[in-house]
Amino acid sequence: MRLSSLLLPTEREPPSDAEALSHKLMVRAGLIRQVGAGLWSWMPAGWRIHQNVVGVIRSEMDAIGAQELLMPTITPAELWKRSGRYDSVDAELFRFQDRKGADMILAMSHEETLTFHIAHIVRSYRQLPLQLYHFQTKGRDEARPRAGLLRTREFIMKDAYSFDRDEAGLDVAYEAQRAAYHRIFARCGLEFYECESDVGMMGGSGAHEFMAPCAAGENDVALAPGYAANVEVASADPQTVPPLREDLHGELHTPGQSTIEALAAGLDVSAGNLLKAFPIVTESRGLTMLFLRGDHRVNEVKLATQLGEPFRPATEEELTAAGQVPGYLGPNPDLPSLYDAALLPGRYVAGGGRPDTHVVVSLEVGRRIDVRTVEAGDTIDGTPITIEPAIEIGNIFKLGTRYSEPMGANYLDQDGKSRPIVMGSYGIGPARVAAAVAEQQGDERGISWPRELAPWDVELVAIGKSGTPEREAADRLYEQLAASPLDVLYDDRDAKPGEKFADAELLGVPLRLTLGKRSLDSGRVEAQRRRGLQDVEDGIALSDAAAQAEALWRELP
RNA sequence: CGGGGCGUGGCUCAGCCUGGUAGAGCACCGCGUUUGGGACGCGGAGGUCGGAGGUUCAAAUCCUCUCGCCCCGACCA
Repeated sequence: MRLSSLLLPTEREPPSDAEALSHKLMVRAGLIRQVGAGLWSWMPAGWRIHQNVVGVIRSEMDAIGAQELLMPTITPAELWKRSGRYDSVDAELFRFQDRKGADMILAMSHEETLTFHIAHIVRSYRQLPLQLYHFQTKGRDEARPRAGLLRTREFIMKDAYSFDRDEAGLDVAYEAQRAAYHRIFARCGLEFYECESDVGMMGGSGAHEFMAPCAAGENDVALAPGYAANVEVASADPQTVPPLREDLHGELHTPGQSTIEALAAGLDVSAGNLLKAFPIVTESRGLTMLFLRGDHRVNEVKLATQLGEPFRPATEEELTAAGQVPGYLGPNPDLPSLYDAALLPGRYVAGGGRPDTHVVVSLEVGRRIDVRTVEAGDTIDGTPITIEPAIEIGNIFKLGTRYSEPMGANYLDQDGKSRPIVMGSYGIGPARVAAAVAEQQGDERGISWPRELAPWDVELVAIGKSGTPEREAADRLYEQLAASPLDVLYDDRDAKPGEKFADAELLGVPLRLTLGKRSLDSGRVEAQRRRGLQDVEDGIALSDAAAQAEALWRELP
């Protein structure tokens, strides 16, 4: 490809509204252009990268026996009404009506559609197991699109679905996908973590997210050797606090000290010596008191999981009606109480149930639930954890019979008995993969694509204007490279060398060859690896440049 | 949905407070000189100042409404 005829709209400056590195660089490199909030077009070079990610995923999906198909984005709402998601998903679902007034949606994933087909097609255990996948545009009316490609309202997703006779079959499919994901992200040159993730209110017996650490990531991941978990579900041992001052006993007069900060300061104790009350209301339990160590925060995802039902914070009115005093809440025999696992037996200051009063209480050993948010410095097996921002690039999820039951996807087993198919689902966003690479491999000059994803294998930069011997030599070298197994981009523009180098570094093709008068005179071609802007000493011989470039390329990341 | 910010030529921005009929740099077109890290000279093209309404002799500038985009938070099958 000759750069002079390529639509590669590079920019010297990033768009004024860009903050994330990948957003700035991908726009500057001419890979993507914005259409609207969370809506992006791929320019030709960018689309080649996207297609390369797709190619990596496709090859690994095919390698584990998954079969590619294609289902439509526009979906009759009827299917989603059957699964219950038409009502449960709410505002994030794009909804519209066709000309006949029938309710339609833009699918945000395809569990319903594929399960609907499988329900019609699969009758017997002999037809199972199956794994199917597609690449398709997904619509999600995100409340807040952000950071270029990291959170968009329309994006292509690879989603795969497994269909098995039983849980044991699901485990096999899940493991195959899990292993394929490791190969995919490794081939894409990403640093990533497989993290335990929330299985949500849908139940399901397991879920993992694949997280690529980067500054613009919108999830937090807790990390320790051998451990990686989304902070939403992470568990760790709390940092210790010194015991409560010996001289504090019984009732304490604490006027106006209705917050943890004020109370800790007023009593001159650590926030960890306090008992923090978090009153909640749930459907089945009503008003319930949850207690945590004063310096800890509730993790709402973990709490909902522990409760097994949704909850909301209690209102002041509800507390008052129950005879409680907001700001001075403490253990109370009249209300059901829950205690966080970080509350070791010992003495704590708790609300006294009356205004301006706290009491010292002794917590005994008792039932605990783990519902607090972990913090950097907490430990796992004695090792402190760190918390890093990361972007979710893929997930795998054991669905069980969540969709097969409502969609009527059953099969007859060997005994002629009807059973629901056991399912899993497995998603990857290629655009996020590309953006995560840009985040991790971007520098102030541009992006450094790994071989597997790069839009071209090698970029040839010609120095010197057309008609000169060095340009004619570059033209000939381009022809040789074009005939080689390498995909070559030829910067044949009549531009200053500095502009060509700057554009090459922005675009991030892994190997750059430079041919000008200087190199022509010495019979060499300069070669530079984009990763680390590392020059190949003395370049390569012009007479054998195509073969040597290929050899160099094979050793690149 | 709450809070904050921004819409002026393709891009990045100034001008707005204090109203007087639109500017810079880069990019673009022509000619010439240049050619190993984003050149220079001369000439040129390009903007209903997001939109609507209002105030005024006069609105990019003041007022009202509205649309769009970004950031923080909430939300995120």
